[in-house]
Amino acid sequence: MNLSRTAYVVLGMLAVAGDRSGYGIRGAIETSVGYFWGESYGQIYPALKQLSAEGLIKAGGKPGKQKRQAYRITPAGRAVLRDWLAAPFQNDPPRNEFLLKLFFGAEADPSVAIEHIRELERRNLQSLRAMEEIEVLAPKVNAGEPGLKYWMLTLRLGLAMNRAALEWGKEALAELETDGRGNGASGSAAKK
Amino acid sequence: MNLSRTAYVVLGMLAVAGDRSGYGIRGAIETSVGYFWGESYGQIYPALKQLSAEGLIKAGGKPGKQKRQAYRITPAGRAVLRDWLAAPFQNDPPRNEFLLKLFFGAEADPSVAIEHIRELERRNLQSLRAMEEIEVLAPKVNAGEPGLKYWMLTLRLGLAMNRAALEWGKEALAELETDGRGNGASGSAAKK
DNA sequence: CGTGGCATGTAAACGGTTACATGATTTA
DNA sequence: TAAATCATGTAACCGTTTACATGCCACG
Repeated sequence: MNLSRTAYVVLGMLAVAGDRSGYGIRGAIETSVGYFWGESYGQIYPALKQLSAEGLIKAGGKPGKQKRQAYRITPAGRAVLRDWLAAPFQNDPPRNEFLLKLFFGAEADPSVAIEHIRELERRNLQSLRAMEEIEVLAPKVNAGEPGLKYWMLTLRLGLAMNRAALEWGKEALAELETDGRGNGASGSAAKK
Repeated sequence: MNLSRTAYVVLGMLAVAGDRSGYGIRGAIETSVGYFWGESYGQIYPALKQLSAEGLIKAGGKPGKQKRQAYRITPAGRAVLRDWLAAPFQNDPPRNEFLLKLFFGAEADPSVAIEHIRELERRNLQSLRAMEEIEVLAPKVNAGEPGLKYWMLTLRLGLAMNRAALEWGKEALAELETDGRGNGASGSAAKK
């Protein structure tokens, strides 16, 4: 009867965001924890089934009906969620393809690394804008929510990391671009 | 004939770190890109086999011998590596269990979130120390290496992220701890 | 010579994404 | 009522970790 992490996320979402269907849970995940956690339907629906079987959530409303079957967390579910929250968190395996390609940068033309960094800056800037918007909206939309304090904390870590990465990118570009002027070093001719 | 990302990492390591065995490749990955990429033997050995079959690397030395069979990247292998480096990098799916638990913080006793943040600070401080050591050692050990410039760039992004996270942690703790003095809000009694 | 660690490899299990199938509801 | 979209679900596939099996070598 081991629960997957997906199951815990589902449990958590039902706890903090109220009764929802599988579809609704997916949406809630994307718009709230989306920048540090993801789940697909292929995970969520089986998890709902299991949680139901364990009595940690229960389906509400019209049973025979095929339409937005909403689930509610049970007291037993809340207890299981609390236990999981108190357990030590695990460091997820690091996987950053950008850094990997940058690390091997000397194997390609210098322009390759530069372009990757520019692309990273673009993506970071975009998600920074999105987070900044949420930063001003969330307190208004969720005024009074007991979870707000924690939601803002996660958001602020995201903002801090994003800004740090953006800052790094500026310096990195400056370094690589001035390098390029002096010499065309360490490159290899394009082949394609 | 599609190559997995593992295969590219192997290729890259053979390119920048010289001839190595599967065991040696694993070690090189851990000590160089370990903080943003990981591979297990269960991935590496099959990848070596495939790369060999494709002619992108070739086994050197005593063939029948069962001992540290080292591989070398071929010119074809370098070409494939270059092409991969030039292709757009993908954003890896985000998975941060710490942030997830923090997000659900209101469902548990306030001390839970505080303890998690303290633990995060500990881990971050430790990896910061390690990176700072590498920062001073790497230029001496790898003087003259064409890749050094890029290695230092990845390292500096790691340092920047780490410091930003550490800074965030201090503020987050200050916020949560002063909160705790005023009221024991939003908690739920321990049950276990 | 035997024990422990180095090194290679494989099989099973797991977690996760993707693609597909299908029904229900909305809208034009 | 046709088309588009919402919603649920399943099966196949892929990447990855884990556990296990095994042989080689160095050292006592």
